[in-house]
Order: sequence, then structure tokens, then C-alpha cells
Amino acid sequence: MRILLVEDETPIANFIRDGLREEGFAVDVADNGRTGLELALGYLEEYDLFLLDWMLPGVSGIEICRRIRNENKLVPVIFLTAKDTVDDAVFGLEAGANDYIRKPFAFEELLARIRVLLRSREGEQQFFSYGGIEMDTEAYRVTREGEPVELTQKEFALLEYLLRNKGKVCRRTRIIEKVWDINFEHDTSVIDVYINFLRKKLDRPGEPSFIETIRGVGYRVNEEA
Amino acid sequence: MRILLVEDETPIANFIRDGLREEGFAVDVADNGRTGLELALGYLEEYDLFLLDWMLPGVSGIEICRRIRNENKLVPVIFLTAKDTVDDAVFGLEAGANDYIRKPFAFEELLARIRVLLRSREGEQQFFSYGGIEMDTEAYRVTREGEPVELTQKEFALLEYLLRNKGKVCRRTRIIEKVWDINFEHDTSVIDVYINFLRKKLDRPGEPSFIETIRGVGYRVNEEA
DNA sequence: GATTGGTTTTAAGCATTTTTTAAGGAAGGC
DNA sequence: GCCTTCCTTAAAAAATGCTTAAAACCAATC
Repeated sequence: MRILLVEDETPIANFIRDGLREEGFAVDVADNGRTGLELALGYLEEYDLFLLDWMLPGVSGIEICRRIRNENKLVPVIFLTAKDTVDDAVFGLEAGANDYIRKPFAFEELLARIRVLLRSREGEQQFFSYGGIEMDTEAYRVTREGEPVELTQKEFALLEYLLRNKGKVCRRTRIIEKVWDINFEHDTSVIDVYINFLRKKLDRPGEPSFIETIRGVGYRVNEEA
Repeated sequence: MRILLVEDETPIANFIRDGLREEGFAVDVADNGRTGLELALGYLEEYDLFLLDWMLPGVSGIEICRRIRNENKLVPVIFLTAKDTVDDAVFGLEAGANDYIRKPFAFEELLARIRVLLRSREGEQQFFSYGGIEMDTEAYRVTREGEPVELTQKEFALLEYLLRNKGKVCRRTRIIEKVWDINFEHDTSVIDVYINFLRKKLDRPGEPSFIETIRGVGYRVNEEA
């Protein structure tokens, strides 16, 4: 995990850099807005998270954040700020930041927030695969052995839910809630029908289905060997 | 883990019951206040948690909650309520409820609240093992020497109960109460049959069973050396 | 506003698996 | 040796999921 820290006060920068490195992160430091912006945009794909000081010589943190957001919608950004009015926080979040933390702060707290954001991004996984099946949730594409497979919305949503939970049981009640957004309904056989659709479209004929049935509980796509 | 659900609207009751059973709970349902109260007081010790609807024909949820609290100070009670004023919530909590949830709710939310309350009582453990047997309750998976073993719901629930009480004797009446339905005939041999199923699926042939029979009392999985 | 094509949902019969019952035989305790 | 308790097996009963067809729904197009 690589983090870019843009912070002009050297002692603070060193403190954060060392702390994060001890935690196993790769950390780059820019001590002014201009080089910060260059690094951020020049190596945007390399970074998993940005830590931006609010007040910077040259280009401001806000500006860097905006430019990052222009290019990449998802990468987490956290502001480090000495300001403490709610308005400033709102301003930062409007610029596209995911979180902000006020100086002085406990290093533990910074770490906790970083972890939360990195985890939530991990959950936003885009590509899934099982056996010969590949799924790209962003592009809305599914292929089997490289051949495109046409799925309807519901089929797609169900497949995504199953693959997102690969290795775990997907209980019927949860599926109904997550994929169908239905509450308090249970005597429906939509799930059975759609599992059937997926199996027809994606299973290799003659082989056991890639979706395992767990009677009385739900379904599971197994972890691959 | 046994839960008593008192709810008069059948579809909702079924939905909750099935959802909880999928999660591995033993669930009893009463569709009116009177039988709810009878079950609650008659088998108070057997239940690990109560889910009470607010508005009930016969005896109200509030009343049931009060009576439960008269007898048992600790067992968690959650109200299901369609009402949405703060006052009602306060009223419910004053009656001794631990939490309340407004209808309609996402099943996951209910589950989260249940888990919180049960965790605070007994350690909600996800992984169990004995000898070469490993159990993951979340993934709904059991393996022996790394090889997956297919268990049905009841087999799974029974194994979980035994492992959860590793080192302790599991009395037959207790097993019936916790794993099967509360109003089960007591002179039945289901337990024997299911113990037999588990032994067949999980014992190493030729070696003594991992489930020890305590004659006249029940069964025990021993603490490991 | 009707028609069409596709998607989603409902419903029902069928097939399978799970759960329960029952009964005879084995083993333990007195 | 006798009584009780447990084990094992087989078969009945119940529950659950599969499959299919048709109905309902929706959105685009003429």
C-alpha cells in the first residue's frame, strides 16, 4: 500500500512518515503543494491513499484534491488540518475528500481512519472470477472461457453478490435483501429461478454447478483450490 | 441459541423465523400475546433472547417484557415496533428492553443487534475445532483433515452445540431444547440418530468416537490434551 | 396509445434431500 | 441375568429446491 503525504512542516511530516512506514506502508513525502501535485497526478495509479495538509506553500491541499478527483473518482483522500471550524471540514469534504483529521492528532487515530478507508475500497472490488468465468462490474461484462455472456440486471446483481462473497454462504434472506431489496418476503421462489438462469448460462455442461446449494440455508460459490 | 419471537403478523413472523434459522438459531414463534407469555415464562431458562412485537392481540409486548424481567434480570429483549415516536422507545426501554427496532427494518440490522446482545452474554465464536475437525460457522463449512464434509442443517447445529460446549456434558434434554424445537416430544430418539450421523461422517474409522457417550445423561466432546 | 420484445415474477408439479419415527439388537450397570 | 439405555438401520413423512411455463411488468417504438 503506497501513500502520498503532502505536508510542509518537516517535523510533522517525518513523524507521520516514520509511523506509517513502521506499519508497513510505502510513504512518499512532498513538502510543498507544487511537487505534491506533480507526484499525485504523475503517479496517480500508484497511490492507494493521499494525506494532504490543508495549508501549503504553492498549491493548496484543496486544489490537489480537486485535481485528483478530476482523474480518479475512488482513491481515498484524507485532509490534515489545523483549522477547526465545521465549515472548513465541509469545504474539504465537498472538494472530494473522504475524511479529515485535526492537528494535533493521536497517530492511532490517523491510522484507524486510514485503515477504514483502505478497507472500504478493498470491498469495492471490481473484477471477480471463478473457474473460466470472469466478471467486470464496472464495465458490466461477464465472460466464460473468454466468450461474452449476456446477463440481465438481476442475473448480474445476483452473480456479483455470490462472487463478492466467494467462500461464504449466501443465505436466502440476505440475497433477497441485498439483490432484490425486498423486506419481509420469504415465500417466493425468485431466487431459485435466477440461480437456475445463472447455472444455465454459466455452468459447464455435465459438470457440477459452480454454485453449490446448501439446503435450508442458501448458496455458495466455493473458494478455488 | 434459542430465540422466542412473538409476532402476530404471520408473513413478518415467517420472514424473521426463516432468516434466523438460516443463521443457525433455533426459533419458536407465538402469534399472540397469551401464548407468547406462556412460552416465555414456562421456558424462561431455555431462551437466549426474546423478540417481542409491540402491538399484540391479548397480552402486549410490554407486558410480556415486564413479566420476563420480574423473573430474569439478564436475558436480552428486543422490541419490534411499528411506532416511531421517541416516547414509545423510551417506554419500551423503561419496561426493561435492551433494544428496539422499527418496522420495516433490514434483516441485517436486526441480526446485528441480536449479535451485539448475545456477544455480551456468551462469547460468540466463529471457529471451532477438535482433532482434525474444523468448523467455520460463518462460512457454514466443516472439514476433516482438510477435506470438506457435507452436513445438513440439523447435523451442523448439533455439532456446533457440542463444540461450543467442549469439555462439558451436553445433556439430552438440553440438546433437544437448544437444537430442536422446544415443544418436542421428549421420548424421541432423534438425538441418537443424529449423533450417529455425525459419528459416521466425522469419526476416524477404527478409533473411538470424538463424541463420548455419557450413559443416562448425554454426550461430551472432550477437551483436547 | 397500442404493439412488441425482453425481463422479472408467480405458480405448480416433480424430484430430491432432510428429518423423524419406529423397531430390533447390542451393550452397560446393577 | 435383567433392565435400561443407546446404537443402528430402514422406511415414512416432511421440507426444500429444481424446473418449466405462463403471467405480469416495463420500456421502447411506431
